[in-house]
Amino acid sequence: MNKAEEILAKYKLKKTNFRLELIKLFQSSKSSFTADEINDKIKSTNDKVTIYRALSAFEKKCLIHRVPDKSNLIRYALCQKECSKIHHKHNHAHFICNVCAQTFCLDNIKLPQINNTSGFKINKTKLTLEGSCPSCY
Amino acid sequence: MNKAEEILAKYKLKKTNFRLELIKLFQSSKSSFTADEINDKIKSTNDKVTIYRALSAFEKKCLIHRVPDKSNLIRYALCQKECSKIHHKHNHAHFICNVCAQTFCLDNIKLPQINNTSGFKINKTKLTLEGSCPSCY
DNA sequence: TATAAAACGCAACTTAGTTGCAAATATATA
DNA sequence: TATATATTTGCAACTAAGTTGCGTTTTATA
Repeated sequence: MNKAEEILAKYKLKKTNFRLELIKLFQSSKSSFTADEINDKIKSTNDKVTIYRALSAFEKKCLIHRVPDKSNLIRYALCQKECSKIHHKHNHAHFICNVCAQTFCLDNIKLPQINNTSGFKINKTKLTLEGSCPSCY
Repeated sequence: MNKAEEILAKYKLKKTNFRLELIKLFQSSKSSFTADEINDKIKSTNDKVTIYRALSAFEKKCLIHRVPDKSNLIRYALCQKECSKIHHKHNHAHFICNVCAQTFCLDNIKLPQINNTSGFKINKTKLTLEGSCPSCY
């Protein structure tokens, strides 16, 4: 059932109002959030440092992952269940909407398989699509 | 032959020592540069504003294009000739070296063709590979 | 050589994100 | 339930990248 409280307990993160709200915020949305957007939506803290540190903690536990952002901001989305406590495992593409500047995970689009080329050793592949999202179509 | 002076003339940019050096720097390298890296390599200016403004001007003329950066800095590489004065036309992938933090254009890797999916209208596709570059292999 | 437009250089500013530290709070243990 | 310990918070101060305004200098053009 993955309630916010269970998640915090599972990852040995202390239960605070702000972190509960933060998890619920991520769970409520199919898109993603910057620190600033979180600050606008969550009222249980007004300190950006608290937000940045919670995001770092969640990222370290593989609860959220960084996604690309139109303006090069740090932006996070919820991880899928296949992400373990230890390793992020993502093989999906991301979509940046050039109208609303939101970023979405496209779980159904598989990444292309690129072979190591001309002396470049490839460890990771990132595919980012841009255009307009369903709301802005 | 595309000498630096001819390029500036062609794009109606005035010939200054700094801009000549800047074009030559880009031409000399297969990788890419941030404002800070340019500041380290070019001695004809010490003012970062000059650097940022030259980069913006070059980008506007489709002389250089932004490439992804490991640390989300603004980073530029030289355009290919198919970029017109008006439109950037890039269909190549980029490679970020996780050792030296450089970004390279991989002109020989074609982008995958992704169809519009579930309400997302795709206008642009970006493929970024990560790993180690030939020098850091 | 005069003129207009472009580029430069300086200072000041903005914005995102980070660090240090002391106080507060949550959880585990006695 | 009381207490100890580790985590989280909040404040202040800072850093680093990039931007804006403006007056001066330089370049290209006529």
